[in-house]
Amino acid sequence: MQNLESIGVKIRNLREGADMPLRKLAALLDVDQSTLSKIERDERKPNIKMIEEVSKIFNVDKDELLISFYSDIVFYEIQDENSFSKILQVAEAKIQYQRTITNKKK
Amino acid sequence: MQNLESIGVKIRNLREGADMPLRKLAALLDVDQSTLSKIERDERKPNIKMIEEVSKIFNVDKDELLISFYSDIVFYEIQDENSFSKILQVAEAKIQYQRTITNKKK
DNA sequence: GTATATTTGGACATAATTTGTCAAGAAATA
DNA sequence: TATTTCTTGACAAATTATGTCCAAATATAC
Repeated sequence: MQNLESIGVKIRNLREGADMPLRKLAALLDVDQSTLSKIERDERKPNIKMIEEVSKIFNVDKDELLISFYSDIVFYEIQDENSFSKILQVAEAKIQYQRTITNKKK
Repeated sequence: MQNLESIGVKIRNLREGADMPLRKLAALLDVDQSTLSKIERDERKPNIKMIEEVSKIFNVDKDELLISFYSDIVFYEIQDENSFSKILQVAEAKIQYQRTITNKKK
């Protein structure tokens, strides 16, 4: 089964699971605690560097976090579109097609 | 079979199919011709209003254009990610899940 | 070839969005 | 109640998007 948590909720869960105060994780990630608070409540996005740090600090798979991160972005981009399913299908085909092109080139 | 053209290429094809100069379509869409030129070559994105106008002018399905438009956006967002397929799958599940929530609420 | 029409490119200003910071207030805990 | 933790909103700075102009490049017509 899939994990549908947002990247923010994931980070909060990891942090609370380790009994770490927000303030401390913010320091480790080198951001203001208000920024981290907003990230955990999905008011802001983390950046890739933060995600890498989080994966190291809590020793979790970076890819899993990245999937959560990027799927959030896609989610916000097209959540209100009726044809969301078709959009994703076409997007995937476009990426796959591009890869066939760029592989041929080298 | 799917249509993998970018929204820009789609617009250009429609315009050329109608033998209409870029300058004229730009006027109809109320944008600078250099802006339309960039849109047709995928250097910029059109906005939704332009897409609606294009669908009216050339009498094509608006949804088809919107799918092209949004899949471009998703494409650029995640084209370099190895787990792109998984990302899209999770994004779709998130949208579907959200819809079950919001339907229950009313 | 020259002239004309069409398209492209780049510089620039303005607007919108994102990102980072701070400090005070609210909530939770001791 | 006192202390720690978290949230909120306001603000400035940085980044990105958008719109405009005009000259250069390209294509087409004469």
